Amino acid sequence: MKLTANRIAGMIRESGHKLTPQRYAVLKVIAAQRDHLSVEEIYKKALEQNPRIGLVTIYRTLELLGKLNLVCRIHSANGCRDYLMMRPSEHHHHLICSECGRTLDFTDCDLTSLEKKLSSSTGFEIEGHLLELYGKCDACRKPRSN
Amino acid sequence: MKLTANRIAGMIRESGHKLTPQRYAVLKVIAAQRDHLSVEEIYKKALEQNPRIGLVTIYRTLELLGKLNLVCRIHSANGCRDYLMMRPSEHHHHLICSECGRTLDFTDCDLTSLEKKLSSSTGFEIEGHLLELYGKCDACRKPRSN
DNA sequence: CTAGATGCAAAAGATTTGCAGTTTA
DNA sequence: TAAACTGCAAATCTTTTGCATCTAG
Repeated sequence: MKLTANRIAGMIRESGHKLTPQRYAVLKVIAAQRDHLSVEEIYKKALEQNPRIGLVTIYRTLELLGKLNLVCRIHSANGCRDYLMMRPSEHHHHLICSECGRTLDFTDCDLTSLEKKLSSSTGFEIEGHLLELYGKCDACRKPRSN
Repeated sequence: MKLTANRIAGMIRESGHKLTPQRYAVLKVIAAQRDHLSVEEIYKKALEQNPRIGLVTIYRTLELLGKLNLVCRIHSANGCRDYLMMRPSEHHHHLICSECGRTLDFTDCDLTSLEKKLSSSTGFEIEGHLLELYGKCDACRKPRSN
């Protein structure tokens, strides 16, 4: 299921927080975007929606959305400081196009046999994992005609 | 195989770079440490080895070691800004204790069936992945007697 | 009406850069 | 000796904080 700005707005209210025009602007930006965005990019797009929004509010809104598990960071070899995107479900991973940055989610990861093997060889009790795959997406694989 | 400071020193020379006392101090610090370190921690420990080293040199040395694939960042839910550690082989992953921060490497990951499945369902041509596991290490699982 | 949100400006960190002096190979 | 390296100070960037004001519910 796709999370729309309105749906998220409802979740914010339910969680006991206020829905301000600034927050709604940020929601619209993130919900409209399939791919990841940096804080700065979110700020610029939110400004178009609402010229009276400050960068600080972007940070605070992202922090709130993070707590509500509605947003998350994207990790990659290049960096991990500022990219974020909507999270459609609790446990999921990313498939990131190294060419254009397009990002898909997937939830379907079975690491139990690997985890079991490592657990017995190292004595670790494994609790979770972070998995991100890189590659070229459909569109970027096809040669362009320019 | 464990990378010693001397071995790394040789690799730096081979790559056409100079081996300065400052660089050697950083190497000793990182090679001596099993676990990850922040830039600041590396700086403090390197200062003990060589009081005439600057923080800037730490950054520059880490950049060089990164290019030579001798050092890499550790990603985790908490953050990924500054942790680094020696990389014993080209392709590997981390197993991180969420309690004490101890980090183990492992190379043994078979994601081919997952990758094949995703590849056909999304059209991505998958090139690589980032995988980090979290858990409690052996020592931290045992109750302490304090 | 009031707890929670906002914007601004300033503070706090993290990382990079310019540059003159130093050092390794 | 020359190219590479270093430290310092200053510049940049990113993120956080203090505070007076505003507003959603």
